[in-house]
Amino acid sequence: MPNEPNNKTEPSSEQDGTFLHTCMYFTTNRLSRAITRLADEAFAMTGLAPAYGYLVRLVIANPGITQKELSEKLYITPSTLTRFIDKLEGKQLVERQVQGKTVLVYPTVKGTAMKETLHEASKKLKAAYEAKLGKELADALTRMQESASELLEQ
Amino acid sequence: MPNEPNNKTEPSSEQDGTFLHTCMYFTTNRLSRAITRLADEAFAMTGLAPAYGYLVRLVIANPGITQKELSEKLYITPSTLTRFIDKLEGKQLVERQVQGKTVLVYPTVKGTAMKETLHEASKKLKAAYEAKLGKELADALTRMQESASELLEQ
DNA sequence: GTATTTTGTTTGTACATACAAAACAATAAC
DNA sequence: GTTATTGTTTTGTATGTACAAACAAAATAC
Repeated sequence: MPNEPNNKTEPSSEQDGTFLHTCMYFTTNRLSRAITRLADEAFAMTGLAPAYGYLVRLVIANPGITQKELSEKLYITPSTLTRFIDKLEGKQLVERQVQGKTVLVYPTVKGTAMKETLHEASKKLKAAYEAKLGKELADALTRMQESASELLEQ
Repeated sequence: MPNEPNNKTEPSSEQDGTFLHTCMYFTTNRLSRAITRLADEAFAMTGLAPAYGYLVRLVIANPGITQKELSEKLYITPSTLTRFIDKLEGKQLVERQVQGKTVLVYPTVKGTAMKETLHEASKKLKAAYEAKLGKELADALTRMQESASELLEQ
């Protein structure tokens, strides 16, 4: 039976955890933790977590955008978005305007004032990971992840 | 000034959120949410979340492994691992044996009995994402994520 | 051989995130 | 016009995850 591991001196895939490294669920989440660390650093100057930063950018560029649209663009659930907007409203960076059954989100003056800073933090983040990965790998990986997300979300 | 967008009819990258799709932080987390959904489904039959399933597999293959080693193999922080082991101990799938300042983790009989089921859930997960992505994309992506993680963790 | 530093684990706290159910508003059916 | 249906948001609850601080044991320095 050639499938049986019979050499006790070399560790099996189970022992050394090799099986983890060929599992996309595992590698994706590992990478997610790593890049989130980097992103948190890059966005520290804004006083916002990266996810909030991108949300504010979307609101600045689309004043009056609905929560539904925001959750679609960000690929997060509506309930998560509600909490995000709650927090940003608390920081007076955006404000809600109820319009029937939908909610329109507008940037405040204070929110709009962050536009440049947010842009810079994003550039800083990109520079940081490109410095470590190289532009080629970073771009290829980003594009592949985009395609894979589309396919998995079906 | 050719950089100024002067055509109001076509939306800018800021408006449509294109800038998100070229940011690795964003695409990684989007993919993470998508594949986590898939993994939760595949592991439903085990009664465990995928992360716990992999942890139990490591413990079964390495009885007496320390928490430190586990957290290194899984790339999660020690504090997170403590909570994971707490929960698995509660379910009587693993048990701790304190050895000085380190903690050795052993599978219980009940834990060992899950070996096959866990293996099958992992295979089911892989089959699920390969069905949607194709084996080529899945493998290429997994390998790239692995390399990128290594580079970012420096 | 005590004092200091290092290492491994746990606890407190906080946050992103999801799902399910509820609340609410608008529209359609009759 | 009331009732049923549909669409959007919010709330309750749960989970994974981290960081910082606390703690305990071991190792090292003197």
